[in-house]
Amino acid sequence: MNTVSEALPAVFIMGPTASGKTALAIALAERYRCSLINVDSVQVYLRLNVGAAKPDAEELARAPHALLDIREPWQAYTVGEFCQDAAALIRDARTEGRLPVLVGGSMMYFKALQFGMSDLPTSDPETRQMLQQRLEQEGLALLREELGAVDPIIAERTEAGDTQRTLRALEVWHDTGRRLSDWQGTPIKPVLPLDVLPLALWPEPRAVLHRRIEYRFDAMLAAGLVEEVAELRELPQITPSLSAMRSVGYRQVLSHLNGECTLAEARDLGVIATRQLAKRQYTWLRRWPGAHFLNPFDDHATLIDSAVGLMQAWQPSVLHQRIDT
RNA sequence: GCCCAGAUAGCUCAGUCGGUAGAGCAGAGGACUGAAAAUCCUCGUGUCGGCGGUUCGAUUCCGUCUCUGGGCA
Repeated sequence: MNTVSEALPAVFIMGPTASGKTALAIALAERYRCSLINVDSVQVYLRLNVGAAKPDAEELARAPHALLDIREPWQAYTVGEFCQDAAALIRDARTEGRLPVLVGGSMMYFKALQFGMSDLPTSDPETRQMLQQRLEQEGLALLREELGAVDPIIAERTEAGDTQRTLRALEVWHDTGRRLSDWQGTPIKPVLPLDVLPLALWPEPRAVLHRRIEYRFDAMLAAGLVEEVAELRELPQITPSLSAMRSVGYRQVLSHLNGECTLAEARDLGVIATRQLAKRQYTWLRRWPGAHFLNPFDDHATLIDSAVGLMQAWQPSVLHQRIDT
């Protein structure tokens, strides 16, 4: 048996925010025996509901999603954990005779799952906090100098203004005494061999997506986003530096609740941040190896037919998993 | 109706003591190895409101018109 035949099939449904990924995933789950697995770094958090654009109760009743609500907002969740969790779920799906469908917009998660990552040390919250403090006191330039001395390869690879990667590299050095560039030198392999069908939702024209983003943000506000953030803010464990609180929408509303801007300003900034997120996602998708592009603004039935056609061409056996209704 | 201040990039504005102009934001493209909805890099020609005048040369000075604020009636 060669490695290709051992690879487990998995469908990826990728796409920019507000492009209709959930709708397509549910439509597929209603036609085939699927396991839907969430690939969204914010939807993993409990208490982040309205602003995270999680599938609603009715949608979840039609098609359950795994990896939703698995962490408190103050508990970090990382790519590495995602890969482990997703791998386990993909194996489970296999034993249950279901097709794993990974749906979401966290492109780094998809990348790590399909192509793997080096074996890297996980981050220590204390070290990170210490470095954060040093950043505030000493400034980025000084930390960059330090990184240049400690790990010139990483210093060369990252931009001078990139605080996050600078801190990460120093953190790894501090915690392990080994350079991040050494860690990254280890061979990259996926956590499990996959035969991926990469479906990329590519909304066009983009102006229409921008309009949907705006409507959706207003709908979130109407649905109680401000109240949701206000409740989070009351919790003692919640701080603005949590990645959950820095995510699109939450950050801007939190800023408003802290008196830093009006609600109208927070709304506009939230819409802008969402558009910018979508743009970064388009960039990932455009370059995704072997991606099949589908326009979600096409007729719904046409979209599903296209997706199903691609699935049948890829793994004809999905036909056998059809749910007869 | 009169007076004053504006009219410059999609938006907010700076500037040119007369030699055709530049920031922030937006937008676009890109990067992405355990925070990734994060973090970061690159990209700025626009009848300088219209029409006249002065000038070798006007977006800049002058006149006039239009529009927008504000004030006085």
